[in-house]
Formats: sequence, C-alpha cells, structure tokens
Amino acid sequence: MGIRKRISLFQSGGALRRFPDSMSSQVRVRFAPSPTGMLHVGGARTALFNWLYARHTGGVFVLRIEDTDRARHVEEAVQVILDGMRWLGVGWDEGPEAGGNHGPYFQSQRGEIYERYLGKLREAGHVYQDEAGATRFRLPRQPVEFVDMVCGRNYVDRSKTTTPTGEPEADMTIRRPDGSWIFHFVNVVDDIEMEITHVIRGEDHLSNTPKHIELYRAFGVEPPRFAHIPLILNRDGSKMSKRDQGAGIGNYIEQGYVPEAVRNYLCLLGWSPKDDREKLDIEEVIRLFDPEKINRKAAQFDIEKCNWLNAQYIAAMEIEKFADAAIPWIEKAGIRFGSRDALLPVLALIKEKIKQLPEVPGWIGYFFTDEYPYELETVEKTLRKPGALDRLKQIADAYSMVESWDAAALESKLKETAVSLGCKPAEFIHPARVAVSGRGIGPSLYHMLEVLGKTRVLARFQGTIERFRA
RNA sequence: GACCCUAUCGUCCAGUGGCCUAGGACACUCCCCUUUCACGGGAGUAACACGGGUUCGAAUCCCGUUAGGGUCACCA
Repeated sequence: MGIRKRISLFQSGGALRRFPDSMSSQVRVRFAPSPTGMLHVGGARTALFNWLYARHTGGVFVLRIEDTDRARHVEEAVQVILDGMRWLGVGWDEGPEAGGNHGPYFQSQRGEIYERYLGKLREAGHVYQDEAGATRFRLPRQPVEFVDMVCGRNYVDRSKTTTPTGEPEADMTIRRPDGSWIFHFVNVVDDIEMEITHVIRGEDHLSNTPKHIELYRAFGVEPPRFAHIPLILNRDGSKMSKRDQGAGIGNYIEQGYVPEAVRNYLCLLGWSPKDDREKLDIEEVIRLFDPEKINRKAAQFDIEKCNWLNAQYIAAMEIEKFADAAIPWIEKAGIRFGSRDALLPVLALIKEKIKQLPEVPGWIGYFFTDEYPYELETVEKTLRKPGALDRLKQIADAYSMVESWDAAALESKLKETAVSLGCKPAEFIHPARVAVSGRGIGPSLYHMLEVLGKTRVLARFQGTIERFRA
C-alpha cells in the first residue's frame, strides 16, 4: 500500500541536506514531554513506543523536556516524568541526567540555538514581525504530502486551511513579543538539531504535521519520518484527560502495580504480537515491534485487563522479588514481621492469591500477631454451629500428638480424626481455619498450620475455645 | 465551520477478496478441580456502524451517510 515507499516531498533539488555531520543510518527517536506535573498514560505509551523502536533498531532514544513556557519551578514536574519513565523501565540514552552530544535537553536552555535558526529563516525572508511584535512565519500555503508510518498517506492543500470562522489561516507565530518561543518552531528546530530520524508522537499532532513540514522545507531540511499513534481514551470512550483516575503513571506507582505489567499492558494498547499472546517479555516485544503495525484506532484504557496482567506478573514472580515488592506495603500497614526469613514462607502461601500488592497485609496479619480479629459473620457460620467447639477440641487433641508438623501429616491426621468420629473433614477444617486466623478464607489450611507452627496452632485452638465457650 | 484521522464482541487485539457459520484475551455466566478463597481446566453470552457499489465471491476494495477523535493558538 505504498506506505514503505518513500515519496519525494520536494519538487526542486536545492540545498536539501540531511544530518550533515553524522552517519545517517542510526535511528534516533525522542520523547518530548512538557512538564505538567504528571506523566500521562498516553505520554507514557508514546515514550514506550519510541523506546521500543529505538531498541528494536539499535537506535538512540532521546528525552527532551519542552519547557518553553519558562513558567515557575518545573523541577518537580520534570522529576515526575523522569521517575515515571524509570519506573516503567523506559530509559533514555540522551537527555536529562543522561547527557549526550545534542544537549542541552531542556528547551528553556536552548535559546541560542533558536536564535540561530530564526536567523536562517529571517535571511531567507520567511519571517516577519507583526504589529504586536510577535515573530511570524510566512506560511508557504502549498500542498503538503507525507506518508505516516501509522496513518499512511496524508495530503493537505495548505492554501485552503482556514480558521474556525472561515478566514484563511494566519501566518504561524513562532515567537511571542516577550521573546519566548512557540512549540511548533522549537519542536522542529530541536528535532533537526538532535538529528531525529523518526517522530513517533500522539495523533493529536497529525494535523500539525503539515505545518512542521513547511518549517522543515523553509530550513531546507528533509523532514523525519512520522508515526502518529492513536490516543488513549477512557473506558467510556471519552478522551482521557489529566484529571481522570488512572490517567497518570503516578497512580500506578502509588497503587503498587508491577511496572512490567503496566508496561506490558501499554504495549498491547494499539499494538499486538499478531498471535494470541498477551503476557510478553519485553525482549519479545522489542524483537517484534514495528511502528507500521500500530493500530490506527484510538484505544480505550481498560483497567480490568491491566489488573489481570498485574496479577499474572505477581503470580509469576520469584518469591524473593515478590518479597521485595510486598515488604513496603507490609511495613506501611504496620505489621511487624520480624525477619525476612520469617516472612518468606508466609508470602509463599499467599502469593498466588493476591492480585494487587496492597492486598498483601490483609492476608498475612494473623501470622504475626495473636491479637487477630475474628470476622463476625464467619464466626457465626462456623464456631457458633452446634458442636463446632467440641470438634475444635478434638482436632486440637489429635494435633497435639502429631510429631512431624508438616502439611501432609496435618492433612492425613485431620481426615483420620474426622473418619474416626464419623464427621466430614469440612466440619473440622472450617473451625480450625477460623480459630487460627479469625477468617473464613485464606491459604490452604494445612500449609497455613505448618507455617504457623505447632505451638501457636495449639495455643490458638485453645484460646478460641475458651473465648467462644462463654 | 473547514480540513485530517478512525470505525470487528461491553473492552483490547487477530483478520489485508474465498481458510470467517469471524479467532484470542479481559470482564460476565455456568460447570469441573478444590470440603475456604484464589489459580487452573472446560463451556457459554457477545461484534464486522449504516447504505450503495466493484467482484463469481467482501469484515477485507471504492463511494456516500452516520458516529467518534484530532487540528485550525502568542498550550505543548
């Protein structure tokens, strides 16, 4: 369909040049967020796709901060972006805190470069100052055509563009009267200076692209390849805005999501490996990634599926890594678990049961205190049943004789006891579970008892009997 | 308003003229496993926006309509 076919954008030869001083074969992509105080999931995915393409091609991923609005202290806002990207595992090769040969990587520090480029336009007669003192770029108003790696061929007759009121489009402002720069100009200048070969960005820029191409032409530089990726929508199809729950990567960090899971989910929004796999190693994604295979349709963000992947990642975690991830949440909940060694067997018991890290404390509290609460409803359904406490006593007696305190022995002992007393195992299992944990649900009873240990189990059986005997 | 992009189950993807009585995943329902809860296994509900063409044949190509999104800024 001709997408791969390079079309000639320039009628006359002229002084077209492309990256005069470098080997031109290496892919250079960039993510150019403005520091707004959050890293939006849409932006995060844009960064991710750029990163994937760089990794796929062995290219370079540049991070550039578009802070032309030289507004107040953006330092924290920048940090939010850097933190979010690092958390996601999307690292940059050039940019803030990474350095590189194309810096500075903050637009607020690139004034001289912009002056220089403005000079070029001025010499060529492309700009003028309007009555208000702003610098404007004389729009060529020629047809513009380009082939987008995602959206395909785009043709726009720039002589026909109008304002909302139907007037012809005004010449583009590139510098405000106060000397500050406008996005379109600095964006193009930076992409030229940073030798960006592929611009992968949100679809909201698709309609801006002809404008940018006009600028490239004015500079006599061949534009990079463009790939406009569709936007991310809310679950109800509305546009995801900054305020929407889950719109910021910060939310996922705070809620204890597994970064690899979120990254995996983001990969799957608008892209797929073309087979039925959902959980994919990032290396595999890098291997398969192709911008031309990105969907053209805006995708709705489905937190349910993200949650599912999160649970998949947790279930697949090594126990040590799971402990690393869970411990902050356990500490935050005020659970004093003593040593890591004491914690690991407990975590092993519940790892497959939980879907989110913040759930962990709720599952393990009773392992580390004897002051665990009893769920009222569960108590009613089990311990208050006629004979329940008697059976608890019977199993306690039976267990007091057990010498090798392991799950298998405990299971056979319980079943044996049930049979000898003419009861169903369940009539012992449920009271026993509630007695040692206060809860109706939890890990496998026998494994739980094993980890708890004989002394504590027998004490809890006894304590529960006394407590509810009254 | 003009211009641009998009249109397959509720959602995310597969599908590039015949393999489609449209496939997978999430969610939902049911069953099995488990005498807890999950996991897992099995089954089920559910879609080609609409209307015209082109073709022996269309989810796939073309046109129109409708719907959604985007851009037209001294915001990025």
